[in-house]
Amino acid sequence: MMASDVWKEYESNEISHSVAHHLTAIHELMDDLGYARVSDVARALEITRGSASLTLKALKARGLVVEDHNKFLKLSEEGRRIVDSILAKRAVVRKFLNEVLKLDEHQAEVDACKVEHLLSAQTGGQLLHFVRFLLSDDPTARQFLAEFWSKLDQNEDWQWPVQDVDQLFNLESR
Amino acid sequence: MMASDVWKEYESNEISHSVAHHLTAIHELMDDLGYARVSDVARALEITRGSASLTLKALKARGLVVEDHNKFLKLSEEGRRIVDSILAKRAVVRKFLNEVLKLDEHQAEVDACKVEHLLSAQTGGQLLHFVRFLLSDDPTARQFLAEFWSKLDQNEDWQWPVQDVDQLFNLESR
DNA sequence: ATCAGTTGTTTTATTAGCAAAACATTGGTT
DNA sequence: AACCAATGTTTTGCTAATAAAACAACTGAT
Repeated sequence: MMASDVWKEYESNEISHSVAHHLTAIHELMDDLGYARVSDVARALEITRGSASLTLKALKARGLVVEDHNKFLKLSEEGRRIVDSILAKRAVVRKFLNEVLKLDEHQAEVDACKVEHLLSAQTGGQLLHFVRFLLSDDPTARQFLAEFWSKLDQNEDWQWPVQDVDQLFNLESR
Repeated sequence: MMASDVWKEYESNEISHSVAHHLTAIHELMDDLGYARVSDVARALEITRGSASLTLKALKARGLVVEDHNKFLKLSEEGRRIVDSILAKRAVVRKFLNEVLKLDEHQAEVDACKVEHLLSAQTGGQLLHFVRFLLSDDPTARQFLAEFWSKLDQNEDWQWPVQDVDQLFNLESR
């Protein structure tokens, strides 16, 4: 019947979208400004200082963020590991959507951002292999991409959403 | 600086994970049982009847679900369109993860489920084209996949998460 | 007819994530 | 010293999505 166990894993995800962006905000602020305080995170995410304060308090309690003697934030070891994996997934997905599937940069950015914290490490890793090979100078990969893109141009008029899911892969396009 | 406008689009998504699964549950129950009541949805999703009742009330108010004279639920036209697009995205992503990236079925199922309602229609459509061509009997596609998979076997020992995002592709940074 | 089981709703409570507003602290200017 | 701006926290309230429990209504078997 339904895979109830599967769909519930969504909520059981330890890293929410909000948490992912609080953490990456700290990471980028450290790069850009050299420091990250509650207010800087709030500004970066365009939320109130109050909201950021509460969320970051929870992240300190979870050990993902540590606070300086003078209210300066930084990522813990674990927090940094999480940010690394999130940014890697985001980069891979964005690259795939933009440079392979030829979606415009904004769309690729948005979809990658929505998805980055949800993908498993396995998926991230395999996708990285895939995209790397696909965009390498391997002649087979080049030829494959060239053919795919030329077919894409012919399909400019394709219809989505699709009516009949069962026939998604049964036939040729249109 | 930070793309605050981008990350906030996550919450602005009209279809939450919960809503997506309430709707698809109705769809699958209609297929499997021929009908769908509040209790059936609750059972399928393994939540209480009370929770399902409240969520489904909201979906009726939003016009995605309509109720029979005797409490039997079905999808509205718009509800069906949404379910179609969600199921299509889920199928495409699952197929890509499982049959191309060679992730095991459970992992593919879980990741597809997490992501299905978040992908844009463009991404869904382009990914469909891509996977279709990739898994077609086009010789270039066959050869490409064969080479990719053979490389995969050599790479059994790869490390993820990745330490240095900037060198994911040996090239530029973000 | 009664009693048990199923169904649907409502109420109360919880959690995550936000806003808004009040408040306290600090640092620099004058 | 007095003031002002920036910063951080707390409190209150909101929404979505859940659980739990109380309640009402219908169904069916005996």
